[in-house]
Amino acid sequence: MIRVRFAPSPTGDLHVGGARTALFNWLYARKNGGTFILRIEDTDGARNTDEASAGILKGLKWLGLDWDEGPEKGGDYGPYYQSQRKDIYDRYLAKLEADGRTYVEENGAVRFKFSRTAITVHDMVCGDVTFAPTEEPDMTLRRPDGSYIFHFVNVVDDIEMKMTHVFRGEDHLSNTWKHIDLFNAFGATPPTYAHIPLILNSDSSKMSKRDAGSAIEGSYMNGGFLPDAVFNYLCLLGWTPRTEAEVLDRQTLTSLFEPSEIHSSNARFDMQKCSWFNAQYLRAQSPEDLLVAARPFLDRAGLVITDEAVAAAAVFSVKEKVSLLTEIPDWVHYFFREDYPYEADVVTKLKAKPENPALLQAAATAFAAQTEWSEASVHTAIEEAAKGASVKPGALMPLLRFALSGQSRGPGVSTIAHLIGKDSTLRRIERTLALE
RNA sequence: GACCCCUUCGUCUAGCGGUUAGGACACAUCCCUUUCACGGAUGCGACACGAGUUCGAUUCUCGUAGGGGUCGCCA
Repeated sequence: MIRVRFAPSPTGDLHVGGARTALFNWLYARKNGGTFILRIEDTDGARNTDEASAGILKGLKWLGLDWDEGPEKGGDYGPYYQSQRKDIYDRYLAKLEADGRTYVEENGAVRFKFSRTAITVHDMVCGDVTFAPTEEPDMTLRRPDGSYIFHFVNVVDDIEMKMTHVFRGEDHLSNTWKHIDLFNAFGATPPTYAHIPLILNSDSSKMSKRDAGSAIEGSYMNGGFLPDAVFNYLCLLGWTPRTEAEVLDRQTLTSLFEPSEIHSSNARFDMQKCSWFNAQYLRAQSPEDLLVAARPFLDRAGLVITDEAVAAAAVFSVKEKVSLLTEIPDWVHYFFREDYPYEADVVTKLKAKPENPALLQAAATAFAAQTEWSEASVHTAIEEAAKGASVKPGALMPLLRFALSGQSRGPGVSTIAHLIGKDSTLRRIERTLALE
């Protein structure tokens, strides 16, 4: 039975690097029918653990990385907060003391006597990496105040929670020999490791909390991304599935996942490509799903939805014009109100030709005569109006678009007119003709 | 400083001794088109360097350079 875990320290917001580490663990568990455990490493935390870990949980849930054991879920190997496992650590430390593998400093800190033998890490990504007998000072396991150090609790919990595999960032590779030394001291078998490449900024500097794209909630949830798109992009940062396609759903990604194919070189984060993935997923949404996804952003822009169906159709009509949900309000605001602003340069164009008002008026007359109001009938009316005025429909379209939306770009004119309705269409033309 | 990992277009990457070095993002041009987009087509653009091994190296070995990481009573 495969057991993997994601063991973040609670920082408040899930970091992309952490998210992808969680992702690979999750993928491996799901592919093999294993168990994915979430363990919060809050040994340091005298500071509001629940608050801080809530951000991590939120990010994981958003990405759809559900855990089988852990906070809010329970399990047979809990508690899953390290701050609540002190007795277990005390017990393990006692074993080491009994074996003479520790000694106490003058101030009370407890150190582990390294075996000082060559230690080889068998890694699914990096292969066998051998570390020569160390010359580093012995490692501290417990601070004078009785709290424990990461390396110790990490190993103890991996033993206690029966972890079989560990996917973690490559920044841990250099310390893995210490962990193995500890496993050996406990007479336990180390898990199989897979040290995954780091995610770097576009300038190849280390990505920190402040950098664009680093925080799941701050950059993606609030940035207008769809979870599936981020999931997909993150998978491909450091791993290439054996398929031609890049846009792949969770199920496909899961079935294709192969740890030995994870790259061993770091990858730079590319927001443009991540956005491109988002655009792909946006376009695949149904009108209803798209509205659900876009709703928070419409709300934030102060747009009031009175008709769900129209709102869904409106949002759907601009789906291939944007790559982020955050861009949607700017493209659809006029569907939800009639006091929309007019783009300045288009006002100029409208006034440039003296015949424009007459053309708009002709269209209004044609619209008014319609008894039926569909995209097709709107289109027919426009063609008739154009014909009557001896111009091409193409000459009328930009004027109408501007009148109905105040913008020079957007969905098809008949789509707009149809969605806002006949009455509103006529009012909007009137309002535009009254512009001075 | 010591140790560890890494090195193909600007970016993500395919390649696993013999290829016109392929794809995706981005960029450029064209087509489509009532706008903006989408879509389609084309183009631009890379094997870090130096030695080996070999009939032949992007591919294997070593070295150099560069990048990243680790050496905490942080995680």
